[in-house]
Amino acid sequence: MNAIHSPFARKLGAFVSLSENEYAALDRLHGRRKVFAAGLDMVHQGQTNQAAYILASGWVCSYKILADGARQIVDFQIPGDFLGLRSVLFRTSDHNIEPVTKVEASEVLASDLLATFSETPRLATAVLWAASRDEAMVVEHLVSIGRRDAKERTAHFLLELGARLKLVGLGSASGYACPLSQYLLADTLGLSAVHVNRVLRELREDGLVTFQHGQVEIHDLDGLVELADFDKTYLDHDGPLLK
Amino acid sequence: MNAIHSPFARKLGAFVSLSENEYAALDRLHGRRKVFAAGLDMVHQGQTNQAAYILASGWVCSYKILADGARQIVDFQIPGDFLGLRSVLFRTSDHNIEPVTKVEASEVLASDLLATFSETPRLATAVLWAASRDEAMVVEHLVSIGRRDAKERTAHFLLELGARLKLVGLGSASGYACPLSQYLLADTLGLSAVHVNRVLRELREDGLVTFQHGQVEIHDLDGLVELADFDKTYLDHDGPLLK
DNA sequence: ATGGTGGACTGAGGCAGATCAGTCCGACCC
DNA sequence: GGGTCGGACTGATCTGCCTCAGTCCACCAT
Repeated sequence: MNAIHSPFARKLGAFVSLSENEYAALDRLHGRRKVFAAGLDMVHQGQTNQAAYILASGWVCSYKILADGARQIVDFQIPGDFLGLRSVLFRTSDHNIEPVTKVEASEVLASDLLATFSETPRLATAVLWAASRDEAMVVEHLVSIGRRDAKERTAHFLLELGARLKLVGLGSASGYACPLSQYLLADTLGLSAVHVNRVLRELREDGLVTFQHGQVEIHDLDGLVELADFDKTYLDHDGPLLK
Repeated sequence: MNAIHSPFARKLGAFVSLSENEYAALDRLHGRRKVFAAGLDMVHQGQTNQAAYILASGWVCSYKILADGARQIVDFQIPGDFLGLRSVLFRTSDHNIEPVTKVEASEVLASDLLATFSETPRLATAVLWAASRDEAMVVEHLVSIGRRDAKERTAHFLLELGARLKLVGLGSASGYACPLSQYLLADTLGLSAVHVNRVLRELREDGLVTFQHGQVEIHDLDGLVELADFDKTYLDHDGPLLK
């Protein structure tokens, strides 16, 4: 295993020990590099025969829109994340994917993905693991919205983002750059933008975190962790499970 | 493909066309048949080296408990469902699994599962697909709790359950047997039990559904679908994607 | 300079759903 | 026949968060 592989390959390698051959197959998966402008959907609900993407830079969000226009953001993807897996496995996409910032991503064609699984089967297990980790995040998000109040929920979200960014080298325990508006936060947390604003002020006044000018600064990590009942084990892994 | 295979094998076969050899591998996966009494955890948060199960009969629920004792139910599993996949892929379980009724299930050992993936690799892709379908349900659940009000959310949940049960032959368009108490419903929907009771009464008074004495009767399917903005495509599949 | 736009921020008032504190009924157990 | 227990159900009150209706400021286009 050497350093020339993509962040995505490194992530999978953390779960399933990969051979040079398998690393090569992963790197071949990266198809045409595409650039997307912020705000223009990459994948649209109901669209068929969609490609998947591996994110190289920028942030995107996956969301659903209800008939009355309400939006629920399900997750954000950051560099190194795989996106649109479900749009490929089911033939039609059940959600929208929109860049939050300008984004660079490699396209992965459905046919290439399925061919890779049959040629290098351990990669199918590795992607299964990655998908399970994503599911664990969605589950934690569900628990937040269902049973944490607005303040706890916001704290939990900021902690989770921080932990994820740290794993890919884009942040530290004390803070990170975050391009999300309070409107995006609101649609993520199931709150109104007005209330998000008040909650962020409270967290600031409590000396826990500040989120201003696109920068999250964590001032009291322990306090936040306790408030949010945050347990980061669902984001971690303790070395390859499959040798 | 013949009729002797388990419901689980049939479910996977709907996505990936399986050979007799692959069906046989799936059937071998079913290990020791176990029986669990209602209310006694099958898998506990933080437990390691857990087995997974394939549900033969009965209902179970997966949930998380927060530090303050609040519970959020993430999903119910019904016969034919695979449960505890994440407990196996991560070595430690991030959630609890509890039988709602008396349950019969076949144990699947982590080592058998991983061995099956390497011997019959198409099954890894098939399980990946099943896991993605589960994720799609969790996502829909998240959207419900985040952006639907109590009545819409309850209606959506009852419709989803009905659609799932119908797929495994345990219900019809007009109703189904449902062993869930209003407390379980409350912890699923992110509501209080008191409010669930009132919402169920409203749905009854509107002539949409009744849920009484363990039986859900759907009186106005179209009305419910419209109220809940229910789109069942995320539960469906239109024949094998992988030939 | 001037107007337009998007995001952060605020106060006032309203409401959906929580909480508290019960009643009632059927199942099960001495 | 009384005791207990779990689940459905109810009324009264409280509150977290929403909605409405703004202001202010930075940035951009004309």
